[in-house]
Amino acid sequence: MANNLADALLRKIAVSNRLDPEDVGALEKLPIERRAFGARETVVRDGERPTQCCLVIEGFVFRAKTTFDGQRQILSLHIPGEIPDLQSLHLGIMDHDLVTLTQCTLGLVPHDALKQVNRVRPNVAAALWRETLIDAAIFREWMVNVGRRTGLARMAHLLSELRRRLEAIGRASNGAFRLPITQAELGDCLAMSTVHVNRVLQELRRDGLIEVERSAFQLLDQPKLEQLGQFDPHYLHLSPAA
Amino acid sequence: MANNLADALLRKIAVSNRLDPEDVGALEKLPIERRAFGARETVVRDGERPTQCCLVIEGFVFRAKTTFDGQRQILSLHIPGEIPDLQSLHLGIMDHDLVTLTQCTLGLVPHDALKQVNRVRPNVAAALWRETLIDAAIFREWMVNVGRRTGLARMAHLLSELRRRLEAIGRASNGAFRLPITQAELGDCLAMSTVHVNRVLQELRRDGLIEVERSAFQLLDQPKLEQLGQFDPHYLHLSPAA
DNA sequence: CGTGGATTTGAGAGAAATCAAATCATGTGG
DNA sequence: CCACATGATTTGATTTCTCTCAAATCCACG
Repeated sequence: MANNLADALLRKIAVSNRLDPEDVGALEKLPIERRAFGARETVVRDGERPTQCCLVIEGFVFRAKTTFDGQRQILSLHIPGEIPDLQSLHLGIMDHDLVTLTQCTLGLVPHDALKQVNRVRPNVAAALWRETLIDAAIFREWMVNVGRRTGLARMAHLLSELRRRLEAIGRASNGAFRLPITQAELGDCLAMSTVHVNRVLQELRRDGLIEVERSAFQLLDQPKLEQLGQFDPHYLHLSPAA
Repeated sequence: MANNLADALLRKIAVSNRLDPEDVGALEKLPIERRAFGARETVVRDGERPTQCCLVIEGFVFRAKTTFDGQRQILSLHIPGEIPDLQSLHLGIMDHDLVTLTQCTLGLVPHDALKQVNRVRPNVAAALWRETLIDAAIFREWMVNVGRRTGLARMAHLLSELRRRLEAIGRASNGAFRLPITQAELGDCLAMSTVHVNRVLQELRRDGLIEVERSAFQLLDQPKLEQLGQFDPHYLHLSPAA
């Protein structure tokens, strides 16, 4: 089953979970509707009650909240294989937006089908539950990032995290990865202004820690960058044994 | 079964979930070991691999991360009926500390027992999963709070949230609730200095929005306070219908 | 080759941190 | 029952990081 729509999902889940062949089979049989999206399209909106979940097959998406006075906080960035709105399976109402960062191929999976798989295959349910718990673990780390680190450390931390997560699914190597994101959007991830993002990136470049060529990020000195960002990957729970 | 150790849990879960009598029965039969803790005791430490979860029966606990340079970010406050480390059921390794805020009665529930209940009663599994998803929803809102609001709004938001959550379990009425927390701890929740917490509280008092008498909080003008904090409770997912 | 978004630069303003010290409780032991 | 120690709150003064405002490049694309 080389080109199943669930392939990205299976690869991603395999990073943090052990699944039986039967579990894999059940996931491969999920009814997934492929849908193409342009960049910066809102997929699901705050306040809506979705009846399906969105699997990222290709591209990047993010979740965000907008305050009454129009400020935006990006809550998470999502890479292929993730289901950014998996929480809608049990929460019903969205408390934030789901937006494409880039052109995307998303896979729409009906809640009913997911609930059915969860009932029949408890291992799958546990794995999906675990994915939402890792999601929450990343929220916690981002809260620390936004609340307790300087602009420079915040950026170093974010880049270190992305490198690790992208490496785990084979989309980064030697500290190089492609991520089409603007400085304004980085600012919304890190709760800082575009101007400050720009200056922080310049400083990281000046110090020989990174290179950025449009959407091509290159982390030059991983140890130093991770140290600067106080980055400890154990919150990512990347190993299934954990 | 008037005084079961699971009572607080059942009451809390009933706020956001519908359970069958059989589900309730299964939860009541959980083996729960009662343990008393003093204030500011670390219950579970970052990096540990717990084999049980902690149910808050009485008192308050919080979760926190400490950065390499010793700064602390409180990630969440927990009230009776909650299981603050429920994520350990599927994540294995702790990525933060669990600490008592006040004297506490906690109920220790073995992972095995919880996993068994989850297998036998899918409704219970769904409810517990949902609890961890609400936990994550609160993280998201706190991220916005810390990242995007002024000190005054941050404090107003936190107090508004606490009022709602405590009301839901019958521990706040007319905006009054007891919460023994220092200004330094409030600062760690809101990512601001103790000095600033003090000044913000003074401003809220001066404006007639709150009164604080030691650990007794009294919110005087709920609508104004919620407006100031840009507080919209839908992220709390308090109604089961959601 | 113009156009609009993204990036970069400069200067000034502001929210909150830090530093330092005083005051206020609370609880303890003599 | 009071002196004293300890922790929490409060106040004042200064510093700093980051934002805001404004304008200049830069760049991809039609």
